[in-house]
Amino acid sequence: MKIGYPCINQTLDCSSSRTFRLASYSEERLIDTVAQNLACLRRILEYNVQHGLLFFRLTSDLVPFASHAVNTYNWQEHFKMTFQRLGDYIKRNNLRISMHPDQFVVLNSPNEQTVKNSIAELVYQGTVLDLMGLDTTAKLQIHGGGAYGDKPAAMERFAQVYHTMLPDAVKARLCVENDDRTYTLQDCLQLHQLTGVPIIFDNFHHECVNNGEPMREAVQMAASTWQAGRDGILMMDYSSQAPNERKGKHVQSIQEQLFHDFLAETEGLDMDIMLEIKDKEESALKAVQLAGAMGRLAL
DNA sequence: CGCGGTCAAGTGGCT
DNA sequence: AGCCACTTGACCGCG
Repeated sequence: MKIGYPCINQTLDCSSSRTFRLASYSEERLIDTVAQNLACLRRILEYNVQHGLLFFRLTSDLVPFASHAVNTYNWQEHFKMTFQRLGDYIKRNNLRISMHPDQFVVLNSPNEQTVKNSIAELVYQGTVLDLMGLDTTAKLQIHGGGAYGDKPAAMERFAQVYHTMLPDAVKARLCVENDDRTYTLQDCLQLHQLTGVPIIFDNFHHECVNNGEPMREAVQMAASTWQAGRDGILMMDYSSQAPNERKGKHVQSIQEQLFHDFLAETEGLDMDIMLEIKDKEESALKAVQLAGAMGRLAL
């Protein structure tokens, strides 16, 4: 089991998500920003290794406007060696890596342009992982997309796009996460049936909407969609409800009792856990402590 | 230099 | 009909 957090480190005084407005786009600005982002990413990865945080989500913003028409610069070539060195560091330290294209990536949209943009974004993020030389256990996680009043048809469209439009390099890394209102674990399992994509499990979303599966069974069902060797072990996002807040809001800081309970419930199952909790590495460090004490981090 | 409005992109639920 | 939330900040113009 590896434990980690997404995108941002609040201890370090740098960001790997620096960007700028479209209106101020220039090649010089792009190169400068990417260089700073990758330098910061290196520092974050080193911090993670030093603190036993072996799972990390790379920000979608490493390369600003990477899938936008305005960006015609060959950043892939320009930063080839930098990406490679980052990848070497990741592999040398046995880190697990994911990326999470944001909500604008919708493979089953009825809008053709939206689908095209979505694929371009997936190609960008896949390219980052490819340039790092990471194997296909490094994943791109997306959601099922919209339902548009006819979920079965929307799922068919997802499969159609998957089979006919996605490059193999993206398919090899793609996985689908249950969301908190539209695509339940069951729906995701359907998408798995249709395409073979592994299901990345989100415990908090599952609590928000489900079909009655107890947590342990839900984890096992999702885990069974990960092909050993090709995909690696199950990845999951972990969070819990912010007390006294709107339903679905993530907590500010890990609730250790709840995390303990979750680990107890999944005793004997192996998975890599991404803590989607606002205070980032601070909670992840507590989670590492707790999981270690419960004997879950061994090998 | 700090603040608030706004930023490439989509969808659905809530008010 | 419009706002908010989503893995979310970060930029930029204004005072």
